[in-house]
Amino acid sequence: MPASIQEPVLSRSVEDYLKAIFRLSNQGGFATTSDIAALLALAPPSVSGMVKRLSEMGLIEHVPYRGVQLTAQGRRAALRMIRRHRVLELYLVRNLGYDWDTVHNEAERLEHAVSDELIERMAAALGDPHYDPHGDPIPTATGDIEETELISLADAQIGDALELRQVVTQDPARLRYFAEQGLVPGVRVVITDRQPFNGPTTVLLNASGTARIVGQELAQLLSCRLAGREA
Amino acid sequence: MPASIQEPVLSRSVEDYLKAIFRLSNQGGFATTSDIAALLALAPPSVSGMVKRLSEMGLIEHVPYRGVQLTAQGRRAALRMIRRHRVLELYLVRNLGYDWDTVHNEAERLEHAVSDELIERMAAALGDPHYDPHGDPIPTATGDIEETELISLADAQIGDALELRQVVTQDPARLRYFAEQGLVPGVRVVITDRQPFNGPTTVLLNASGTARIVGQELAQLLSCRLAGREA
DNA sequence: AGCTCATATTAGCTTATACTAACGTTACGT
DNA sequence: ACGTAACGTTAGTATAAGCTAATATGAGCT
Repeated sequence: MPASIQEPVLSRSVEDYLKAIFRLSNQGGFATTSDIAALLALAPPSVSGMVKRLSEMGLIEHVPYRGVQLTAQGRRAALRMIRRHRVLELYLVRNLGYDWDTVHNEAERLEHAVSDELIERMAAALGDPHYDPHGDPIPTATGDIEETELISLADAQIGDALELRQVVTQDPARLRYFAEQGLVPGVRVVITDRQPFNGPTTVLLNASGTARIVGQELAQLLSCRLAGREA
Repeated sequence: MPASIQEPVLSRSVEDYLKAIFRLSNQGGFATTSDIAALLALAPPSVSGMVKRLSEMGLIEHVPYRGVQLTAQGRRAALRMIRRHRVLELYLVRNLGYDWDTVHNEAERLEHAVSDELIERMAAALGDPHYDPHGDPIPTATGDIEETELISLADAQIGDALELRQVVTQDPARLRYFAEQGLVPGVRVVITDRQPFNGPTTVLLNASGTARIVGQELAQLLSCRLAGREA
């Protein structure tokens, strides 16, 4: 039996930093000190201090005055946290009656406390799911994550046929509104109209045939797979 | 609507101290510094320091060189943690396939991270249970806890009819052994024999009519309700 | 090219919680 | 009744992680 590599135990703070850096440097770029500080609601000097520690721990690469990137080890740790968060969210919604707009905070605290075993038990109880309630892909236990080409509803064109895949906000009010409008992951729509100057987009829900008018701000939060585009 | 009293948020350490003090001073006595230190695996000076802080926070009364007792507020906080722990244990065993011998550590970490809402959702999903998997009573959300007169199997007499109520250990090996022997909460037994000089106790399982021989050390871990005593 | 402003870092402080070593206190046994 | 062993507390230190104030760096505009 190969001794499974025992990653060191990380503090709650460290885990939060790694998640933030993952999000900010997702497209291969650098996460800057001030972006991390803004995302975690911390003062920039606090981030500089932690960056030094994370760097010494081998979890990130730091280019002074440029920013940071995750090492392979840091990326593994970040994806582990994201898996935990998303499995927890789905479990709480499916099995304990949470709403998709209130589940984020609970998962945010639990993700630091649960064991790997509990996460795998929850995942098994859910039938090894691939997406969380907001449509975000759940990394596998081995640290692989699906990367799909998605465009926001705001960037799609009139005539595009789309499958709504991810709702990119944690704001409860906005999430509740989307749910009321039937704009949830999995739904298929066609864009029938858009007003000029960043005006609202009109979509037709394929299932019900009803129309929805979505303002620019909200349309940017809806990530979609392009299923067909008019010639 | 009466503004529900907002208890201050307590740190993980503080929560652990309060639980320990509750356990050690349960019968109305004082919890001593060294007992707390032993239970939490800390050095005694660390406990002295925390005792000062807890005392300033109004969670305990400290009599120097004597020990400490919980205040009403401290007792509320301790019972809240115990409720969390026991609801979690039962939920993990019933709904996520944990065994009663492995569930303690998971609950120990989760109890600090879950919200009151999650605990109440779990409790509701379990049908508002009164006992955890080891038979320990679960405090109510309002902080009441059942107190039953129990005697250990080691203290009962030949001829006593008993209902096994609590298994007072967290040791996985002992718990597994008890489960194998069918010595779990709810089981009814009669003591048929006991060897002298703290020797083993022989009990008859009412349900199956089979006998079990229980050594002194293990018999002390089985808390029972006396259901009948021979004249 | 140089200046300026946004951004990053360093310096120095704070709090919580642990530790070891040194010092007090209590209580029991002779 | 007193001395000693066991127990408790104080003193001083360490680490993690935050903060503000001061300083350094780099990038874009003129």
